[in-house]
Amino acid sequence: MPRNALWKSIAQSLTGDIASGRYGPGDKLPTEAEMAARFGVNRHTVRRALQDMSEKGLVHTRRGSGAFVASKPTDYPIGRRVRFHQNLRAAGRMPAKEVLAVETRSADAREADALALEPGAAVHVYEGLSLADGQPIALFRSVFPADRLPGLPEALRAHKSVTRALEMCGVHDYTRQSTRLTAKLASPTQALLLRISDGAPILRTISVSLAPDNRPVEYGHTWFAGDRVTLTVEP
Amino acid sequence: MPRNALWKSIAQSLTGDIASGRYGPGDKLPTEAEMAARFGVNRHTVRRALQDMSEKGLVHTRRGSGAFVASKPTDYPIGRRVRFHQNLRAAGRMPAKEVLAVETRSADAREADALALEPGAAVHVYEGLSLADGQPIALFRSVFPADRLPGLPEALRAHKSVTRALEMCGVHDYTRQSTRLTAKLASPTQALLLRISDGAPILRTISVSLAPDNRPVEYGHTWFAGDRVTLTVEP
DNA sequence: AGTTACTATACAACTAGACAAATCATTACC
DNA sequence: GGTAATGATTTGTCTAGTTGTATAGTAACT
Repeated sequence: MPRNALWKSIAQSLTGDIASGRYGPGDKLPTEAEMAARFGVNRHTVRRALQDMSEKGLVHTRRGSGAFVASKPTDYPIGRRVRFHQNLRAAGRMPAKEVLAVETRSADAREADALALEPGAAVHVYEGLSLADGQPIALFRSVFPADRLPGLPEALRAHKSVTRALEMCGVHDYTRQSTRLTAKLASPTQALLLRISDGAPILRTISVSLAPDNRPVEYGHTWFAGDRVTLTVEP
Repeated sequence: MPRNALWKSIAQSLTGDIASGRYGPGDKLPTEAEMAARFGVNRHTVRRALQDMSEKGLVHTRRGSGAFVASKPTDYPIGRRVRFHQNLRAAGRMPAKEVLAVETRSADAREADALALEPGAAVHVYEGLSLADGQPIALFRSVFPADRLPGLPEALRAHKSVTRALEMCGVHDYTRQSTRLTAKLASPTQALLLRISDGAPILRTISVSLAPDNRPVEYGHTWFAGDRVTLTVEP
């Protein structure tokens, strides 16, 4: 009975280093070659250990770059009011947003339907990346009706925050009407942006938010890195 | 009881080869398959012979790699001043060091405590293997406060000696404040590095060394191969 | 019949080396 | 100032060889 497997004791040792705080979330581990030398084993044996830890979600490797300690899953509450910055700051983490695109185009069928617009009406589209402590948490795409929010693109470029930008356009509050959830596998592009491995699980939400006058103002898609967040649904 | 057991005569033959100097300490024996062919027996019969020799401490096998001839023990004094090279040269043996890792990371709780640092402060870590006549004697891990010794990693990479490296960083002397001793069993990775069998006894020392200003400069762990060294404690 | 020494085979675990693919840092260039 | 090219580094994958372990079988001796 092989209670002794070299790669297992290596995985155990590395897991201990992470647990004791020697390597914190997001830190880069030494290269496979270095670790192989340190433990006195072949690189493949280290790889076997990393593979195990990767499957358990403890680390995450990127070809050409290295192995990194996975960050602890962030708790992300979903309720009537979803405010990215407030949510994360409440959890004691440093929120940030990276803008990927802000553009205006005509709505497709689903978007028009969700926002109660004529097919082909103009919409503003906001795409970006949400980060916590520098780690990518989620990819999002928000679609807004252009006719009712003329100055939105400029407001978004100025303040990245959706809440702020809407405020500047006269929408002082908004609440979720519906949120739908599905599990997906990351596409190569999504994996790259979220810095997770290709084919890792992703949590996708599709939501519609309403202005105080009960008219839809935002149709949003969000793709969360599955192993970095836990979504909490509040009534 | 057959006094002419096949595996015994094979062990005898191999033992003779070692005694006659045909295979010196550290040399690799032919593969099991080769020897099986040469002696005209099954591989298991050769294995039985090697197993016996391994229990007697004559050889030491490594999976995936081969069987190697073992070597003889060394005496190692421990006092207020512990200087690896001087100790071994005095015993007429050829000292050497193999660097396994030099890295800078954040200290865990014990390391911070021993070096009187804030938890999570940066430390330099030096891991390596001490050899005498090419045979591994001890594994060590030394932890140094990074803020007071900025250039230490480069110095260590240049001259593997701790005494020299500290000197280059302005610490011209250091003495042991404390040394704690325990007996342990070798972990699989330790056994590999020290080239002893898995679960063999190991002598572990934990020490703190002080600079002339009485501040701690080194927090060191050393794991000695139990059957290759005798530690001598001097007042 | 039961034990012992050995054979035969198969597979798991690890080593060794080579090469491909992605990344990163630097340099050169416009 | 950006960007294209380049070279070194690092992870991913593949093939092959070696020791470790397990199971089953055979022959000889008690």
